[in-house]
Amino acid sequence: MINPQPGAALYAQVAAELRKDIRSGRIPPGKPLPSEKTMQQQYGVSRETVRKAVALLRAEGLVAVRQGHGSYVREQPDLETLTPPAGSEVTARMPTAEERGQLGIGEGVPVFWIIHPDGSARAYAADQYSIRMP
Amino acid sequence: MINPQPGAALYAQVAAELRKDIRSGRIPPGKPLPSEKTMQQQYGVSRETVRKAVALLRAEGLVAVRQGHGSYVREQPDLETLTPPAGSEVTARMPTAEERGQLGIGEGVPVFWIIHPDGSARAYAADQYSIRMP
DNA sequence: CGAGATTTGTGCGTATGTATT
DNA sequence: AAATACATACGCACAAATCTC
Repeated sequence: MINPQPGAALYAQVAAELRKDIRSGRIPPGKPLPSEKTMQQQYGVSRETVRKAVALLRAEGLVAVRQGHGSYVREQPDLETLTPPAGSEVTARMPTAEERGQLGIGEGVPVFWIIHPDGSARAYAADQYSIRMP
Repeated sequence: MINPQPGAALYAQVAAELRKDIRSGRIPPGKPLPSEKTMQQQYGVSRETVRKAVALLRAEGLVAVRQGHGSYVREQPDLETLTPPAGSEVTARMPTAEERGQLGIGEGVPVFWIIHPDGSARAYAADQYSIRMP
């Protein structure tokens, strides 16, 4: 049960609890969080408050949700290494709606935006690639 | 007014309208979106639906919200250029809750995580820095 | 194959709090 | 002080996806 602390939103406190459970390994990667109904009872809050808490973790890329199934701690796959050509510029941002659809990018996952010296550019999902400096 | 399309959530359709207005320049960087109340009337939806639409744009880093003030199209500041030392590895991810507080990172803004050859690492807000390949 | 149970998604309503002007 | 605008929290109902029997 959550004892509401002044100055912090209820859902933020629930999110903090869940984050703690994830970081400590009590809920390891690939494993589900409790169901929304269970968390409601566990923390003594409404469903919307639970959902907002989970939404925070989703935006952080910490949790992935499948409708009708559950909310799972995201696993970190091995990253493929990129080394863009000299003179390239690399930025990072959240994907556009189109990029998320086309590249199948999950919530809370940014993209690398690699601009080549010739001006061409491409997006790479940051949960699949890393950049190596030559 | 939104004519609900089957297969797409109402709030996603509202978000698409706003995205279009932003990309077309009809609502330029630094300028506010209509207020929630106005959008409710404009699109004929509930306040929660409007808020969910705006939440999408916030998660995309497209819009920044100030309580009691309004929702503004985010401006893109000039980026400072980094060139990590040879052998460094650069990843990108959403900031942790702590990093967001410490570094003053806004919603929908990822961080570069630069791991130096000696193993030390630091986060850089991706709306303030870019990486240049040597 | 279907039926039902479980779980997350969407949409609306209401009330109150907090920040800014 | 008042008005405006966004934030939090609860409630309800139904939809959609998934799983089990």
